[in-house]
Amino acid sequence: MTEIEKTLQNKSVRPTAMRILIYKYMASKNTAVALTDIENAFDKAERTTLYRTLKTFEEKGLVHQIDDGTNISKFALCEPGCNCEIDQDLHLHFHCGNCDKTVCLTEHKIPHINLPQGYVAEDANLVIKGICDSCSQH
Amino acid sequence: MTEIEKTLQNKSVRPTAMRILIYKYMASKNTAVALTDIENAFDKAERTTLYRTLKTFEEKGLVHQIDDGTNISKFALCEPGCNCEIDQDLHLHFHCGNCDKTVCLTEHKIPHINLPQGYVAEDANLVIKGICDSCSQH
DNA sequence: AACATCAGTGCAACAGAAGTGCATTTAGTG
DNA sequence: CACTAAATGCACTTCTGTTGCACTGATGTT
Repeated sequence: MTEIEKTLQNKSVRPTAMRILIYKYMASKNTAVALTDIENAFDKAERTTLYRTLKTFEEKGLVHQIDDGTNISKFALCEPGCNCEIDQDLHLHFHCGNCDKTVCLTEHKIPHINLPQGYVAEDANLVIKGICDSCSQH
Repeated sequence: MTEIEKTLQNKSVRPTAMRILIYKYMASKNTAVALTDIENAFDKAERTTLYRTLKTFEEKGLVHQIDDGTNISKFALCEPGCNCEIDQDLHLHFHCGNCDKTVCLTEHKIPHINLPQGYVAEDANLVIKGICDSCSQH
């Protein structure tokens, strides 16, 4: 049994062939991926399967969904200690306007915000847009 | 000439009947509105006209676009002193998971973030999700 | 006033992402 | 092996966003 299979099982996700492939693919990228990205990477894959796989991964805490302002949902693997489902580990994301890639800046947490009376915060999403390190070097 | 007509002209937007109606509608709401919201409010309106009107408003700095994580673009009128087009006045937004409304918290600015080397920030988007004041009272 | 010009509007159609329903296959369990 | 439940594949729908083209109405000029 591989590392990936163990990881999936730890989160109560049955390690099917497709799921392992998808997980591997996401692990190989250091950026967040959209459904369409995966679809193009494996041209034999069904969109529905990918869609539901990502949903499952998200429910089980294997990946987190990222909304980077492009109106296209992206996903990134959770770090080993990530507890995004219980409202901790709210790191921020960076979206590069040049290469259109979105990365997790897991070291950078979202600062605490004092909301007006009556407002109850449950989740937060902070996206910085600009030019990423690879693009700014050229 | 009404206040609204003056406001539009100040921003070099010709105050047509439709535009005045749309502006009035947005001013009457204290929440951000989606294209579909306006479409439903005036059932004689064309989606394209609304779409392009909002685009124009945004270009001219009358409204700012908000991405609240629902993957539906929303818009809100800029405050009198708002300079969102030149990357200031980056206030945060609150999205209520109960009533699905999104409001500007113009008093709350996005804190400065120190990015890793090589990353250049140009814009930022911070959305807090939770329960809004009206919903939390019940 | 007649005319030319251009912004604004209406209509139709398209693209892409998200989501659903159902049939079929695959995997785990007794 | 037989049974059950989960996973997958296929077809289809819905919704938002977007563009192209034709038309209209306002603006400015002679």
